Amino acid sequence: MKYTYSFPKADVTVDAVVFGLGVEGVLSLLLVRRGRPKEPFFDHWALPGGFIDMDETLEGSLLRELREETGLILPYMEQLGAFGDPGRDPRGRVITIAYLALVPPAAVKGGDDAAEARWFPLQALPPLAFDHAAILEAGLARLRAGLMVSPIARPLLPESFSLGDLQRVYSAILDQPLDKRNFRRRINDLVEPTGERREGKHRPAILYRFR
Amino acid sequence: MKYTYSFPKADVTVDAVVFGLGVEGVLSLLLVRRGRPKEPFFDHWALPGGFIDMDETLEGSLLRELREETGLILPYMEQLGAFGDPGRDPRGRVITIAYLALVPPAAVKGGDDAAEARWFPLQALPPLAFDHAAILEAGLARLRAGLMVSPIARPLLPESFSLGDLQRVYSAILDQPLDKRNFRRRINDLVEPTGERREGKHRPAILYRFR
DNA sequence: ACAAAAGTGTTAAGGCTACACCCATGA
DNA sequence: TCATGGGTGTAGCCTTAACACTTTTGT
Repeated sequence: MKYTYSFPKADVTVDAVVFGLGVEGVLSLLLVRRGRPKEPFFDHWALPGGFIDMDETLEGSLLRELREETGLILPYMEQLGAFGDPGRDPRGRVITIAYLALVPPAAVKGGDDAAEARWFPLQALPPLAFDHAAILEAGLARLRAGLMVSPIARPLLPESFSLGDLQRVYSAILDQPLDKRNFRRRINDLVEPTGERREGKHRPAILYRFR
Repeated sequence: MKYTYSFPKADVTVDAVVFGLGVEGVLSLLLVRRGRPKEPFFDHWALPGGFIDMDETLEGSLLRELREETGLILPYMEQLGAFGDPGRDPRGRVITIAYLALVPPAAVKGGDDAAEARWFPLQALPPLAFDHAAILEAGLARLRAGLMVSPIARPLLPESFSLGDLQRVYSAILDQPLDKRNFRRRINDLVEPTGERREGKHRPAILYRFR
């Protein structure tokens, strides 16, 4: 089947900045290796994503692409915006709609088997293909901006967690130390106790969930 | 010239929520009338915009479309995001990248001659084509969110203005009354006096500009 | 008993809101 | 002198940031 138009058309893709918490709670980014020798950035790492289908929503396209490329199901996504400079893709005009997506720890553990998709700690990223570094910046900024004002971290965390866990996550994402007492006051409105406690080596922690 | 692809491609457009201040400082939206009888929403009003060219940035496309459709030059624009639900355009898959744009009062006065482009007070809008009402909402929300924290209103206003002028503008945009003294304190960091005063019927007002 | 993480209060400073009166000018 | 919009200060409240010690548990 051929499709013929009287004007050239741009390609439209969706790409996602997918964050997850890996071992030790390090903030990690999901990347896919570009495996087609003839294509630009062969063997480089890139944000997962791909071309949209004609009858899908943008979000639907992203869900499908991530399932195909990485096996992941995205429980949360929000649009970051469109990146469309001519020249951002050497193959021609490709406009991408970028998303921020967050997945729970279980998804990060499971995703490690595919050789084409890997989690990288944010502090140890390989060079990224295309303008994906700029998209990543936008995603990280969005995540940081939402942390203290909305329960955006919910999809990153397990169902229940201690406030110590939560502070470590926030601290890692913001890349700065946080005062324990002030932190607990600030996120107080975002969480509620589950009634459970976590037994461990030391004093048991009260467990919380996002409201 | 024909362009043939092995997959169907979406069209990409840019659209702008263009705000300006009309007579009496009413917040107004620039709309264009859809004039092609065979096209959807014929005779309806729509956000200005159009198809991108292959070698332009998205912002460049928007500037060109607005020049062509309305004669306006946009001194300020920021991206709102992509709107791409299948079905948002009856003709087929059309993904639009929406922008918020702001123009100075002089542009609002001048733009009134073209029958195809008109300024409408925000309180008296006609029904909008496509999903443009949703895009408008996003634009208005963005403008409101920026008012108190950034000098985003700068491109809406003339070079210099009194604090009374400014308060009326803010009050119109936020659609709520503002306390005079608190308002002046809050925007104090965003403006600086020009050294001029405006003579008028009453006590002359000190004139300010955005920093 | 000790090591390790959990949990908790207070103070000072700055920002926000509500509120009412005097000022400068032209007519 | 009056009408009109321009201009100003303060008190109460809330939020934020800085800061150190006690508690609970397992070993």
